[in-house]
Amino acid sequence: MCGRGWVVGGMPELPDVEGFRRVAQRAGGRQVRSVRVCDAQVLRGVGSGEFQEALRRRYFQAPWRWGKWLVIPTSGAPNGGPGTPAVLAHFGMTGSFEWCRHGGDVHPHDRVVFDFAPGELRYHDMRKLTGLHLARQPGEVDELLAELGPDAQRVGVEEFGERLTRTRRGTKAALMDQSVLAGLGNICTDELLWRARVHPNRATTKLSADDLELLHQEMRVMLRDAVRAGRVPDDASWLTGHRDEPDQRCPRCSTALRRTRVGGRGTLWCPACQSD
DNA sequence: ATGTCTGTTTCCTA
DNA sequence: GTAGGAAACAGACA
Repeated sequence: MCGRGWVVGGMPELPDVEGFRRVAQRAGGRQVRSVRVCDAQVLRGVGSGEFQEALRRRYFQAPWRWGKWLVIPTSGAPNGGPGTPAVLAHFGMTGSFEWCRHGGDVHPHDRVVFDFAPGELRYHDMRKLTGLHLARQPGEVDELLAELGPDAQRVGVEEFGERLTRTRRGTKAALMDQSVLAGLGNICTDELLWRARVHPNRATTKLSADDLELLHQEMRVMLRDAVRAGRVPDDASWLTGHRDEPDQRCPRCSTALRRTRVGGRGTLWCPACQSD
């Protein structure tokens, strides 16, 4: 489970972060014995010393997720309820949480290790595009998450439609905007647009009420299935399963898929299924 | 060897 | 308001 030479799984989007939440859950109610900072570069807005001191001897509480962010509150007692300081984790493109036994090999990409009596929780990240934040007061958690829209897994159809059409952009750009909706990344968004048969560049203003309802419904189903798998499945029935194939064909109609760029991101879509 | 590509966030300019 | 680009980062690949 640890010390791997490569990163398993897709880019950390909502389903992956939900998986990391379950990993971090193993430290729930456990006391931090020490914090090892192997690479201080992943600490954001806090230095090594303060980070270590603030968390040492605190008890990790149940982690919760908002979009692609994971929040781990701490308290002064095993079941003291959520409190601060809290750790806020973002996983960028290549981050993960791993639970390891003591004494395992430390991988060069293990950046921060939280030591507990039953094992270690490791923040692992090859590229260091994002990292770990420390919320010293309860208000700081809200501050750090203030710009985020509603979580994609919990948002209702009405708010979903309202927020998406509030902006005049291509649908893909709007879905990926974390301040509109929190949790979808490049892979999930392509998958969703394909399932709902919406062209990535269709203006959100041209989405009908039926389109919005379908997008919301497909988003729920996709996230449910992906969360169950702990990642976006690399399955042939999913568009995502064909991302890296040389001859990319639509799993639904076998049309050759098209690859374009939207907002600087590689975008995969079916010219026959997805209408503008 | 050098350049291109990958996807997330933040910041900048048009 | 929106679009586009760049930087941050490390590695795979041609």
